[in-house]
Amino acid sequence: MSSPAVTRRQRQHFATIEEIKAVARDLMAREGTASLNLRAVARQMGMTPSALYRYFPSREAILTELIKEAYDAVGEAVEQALDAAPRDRSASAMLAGVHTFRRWALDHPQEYALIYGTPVPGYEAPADETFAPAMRTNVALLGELVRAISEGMITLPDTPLPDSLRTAFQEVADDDGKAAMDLPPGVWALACQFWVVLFGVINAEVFGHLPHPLQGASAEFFDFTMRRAMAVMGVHEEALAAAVSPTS
Amino acid sequence: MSSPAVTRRQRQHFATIEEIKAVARDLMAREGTASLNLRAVARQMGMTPSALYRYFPSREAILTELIKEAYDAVGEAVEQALDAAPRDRSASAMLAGVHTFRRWALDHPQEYALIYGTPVPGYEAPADETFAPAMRTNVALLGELVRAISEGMITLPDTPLPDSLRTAFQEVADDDGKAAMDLPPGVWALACQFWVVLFGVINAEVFGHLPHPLQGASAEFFDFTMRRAMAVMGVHEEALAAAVSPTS
DNA sequence: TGTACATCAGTGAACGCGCGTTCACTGATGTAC
DNA sequence: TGTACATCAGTGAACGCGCGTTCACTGATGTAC
Repeated sequence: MSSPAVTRRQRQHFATIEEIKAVARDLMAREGTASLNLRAVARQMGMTPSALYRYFPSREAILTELIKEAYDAVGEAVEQALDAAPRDRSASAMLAGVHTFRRWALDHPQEYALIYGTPVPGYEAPADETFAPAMRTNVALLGELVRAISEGMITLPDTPLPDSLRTAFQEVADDDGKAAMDLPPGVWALACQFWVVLFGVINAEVFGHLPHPLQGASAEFFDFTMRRAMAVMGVHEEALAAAVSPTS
Repeated sequence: MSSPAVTRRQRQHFATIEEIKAVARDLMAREGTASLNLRAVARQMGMTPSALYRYFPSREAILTELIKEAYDAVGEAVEQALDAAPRDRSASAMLAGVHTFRRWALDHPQEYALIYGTPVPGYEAPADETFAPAMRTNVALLGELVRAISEGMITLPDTPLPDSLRTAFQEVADDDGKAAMDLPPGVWALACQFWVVLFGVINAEVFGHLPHPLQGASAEFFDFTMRRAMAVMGVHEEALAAAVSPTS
């Protein structure tokens, strides 16, 4: 057992795995489709298709890995944006987070489609594997929301939740005990609505469902819409006025 | 020329075309995929695949037709909902419209994916053919928005549009001269934001991106979210309070 | 009312293609003594 | 330091499958005189 924890062979093996995923991502981007073609990947790598089976048991396994990594990539980008942003009493950090989300989606439309678009036909991602990475972005943004609340930047709206919704959000809150952020249902309601708007603008833009003239000013439209969404959530005007929108 | 405008043969031909589309829709729904398999359609109809070419020149032609009809189906459903709703000084009609939109999406997830989801790989719908039907739902909802404004149910928010956005929306308004509804940029901004929220909630629900516990109360969440979105648009509280949500 | 012809619906076989996956194999890379 | 063996990477051929589309064809349905 004097051999190093990771042998040269293992390192090469690992490197090839990474290359396979990179090539797969690249092909998806170049072909403009969120599907995965094993033979094309092998071709691109100068390999026989069968050689891929040294590294993955099946096509599905590669897909699953790509999905996990896509979630992780957005998640990390958003986390970094939040970390780099000033954690002051403004909405700057939140804006930085969502703008980064948007940028990633526009820069990686196929990967975005893979995780947030129409489900890939004939394939269901194993929930136990993809759940955690899928939550990463949400957790990051939620964290900033919590900070904003605790800093007093937000006045929760007093419109009462309908009963059925309140219990549903209560359940969401309970489910989330594991994620260790103990939020009241009202906050969850806000978070979900904010999420839905975010999701809506980005989907509309990535999938081309915005009016054409808007596409020249889509960053501004996004910023404008997110600021309005925050205002609805009860973010104070000063916090919004003081917030700097990232220029990207 | 004493033959009737439409002969029996032509009627049968037309009926078969309709059957092909119906079977294609049915298969999409049953297979749970927004793609189209010619051989499967032929199989289902008890025909040879080649026979389909008597009715359509290619697979793409069928897809295009399905897309147009899907747009038309939602459009018509929304129009009817608006027509059936009371055109009073409440948001009832608008709520009826968007609830109908949601219902249609949930009832026809594959058709919804076909027109509003990730674009089908390797296929681009011919814009000149699909544009008009694609606008139908938007035009219907926009009409109700215009009515609401003219009835004084809405106070347009006074937050100024950033310059770049204003010119972009001005362009949208100009483009729209053909559609014969002459709206100021500010209204277009509202409409787009409303659309984006609508789009976001429905996408999230259809594609399964809402927290699980919410799925039991998703109609309420939808209603709640749309009402909030309307409030942001400046719809008066009385109009919202007086509005009856459809029970579906 | 009957016959000759044109039109159309649908068949069946085939083409060419590309896919994911398997399997027995050849060499190269590493390991043990 | 050298030899014998095990492990692994990658090959090449093949399997079975299904797809969209073509083409020459057979019958049935309609039309003209």
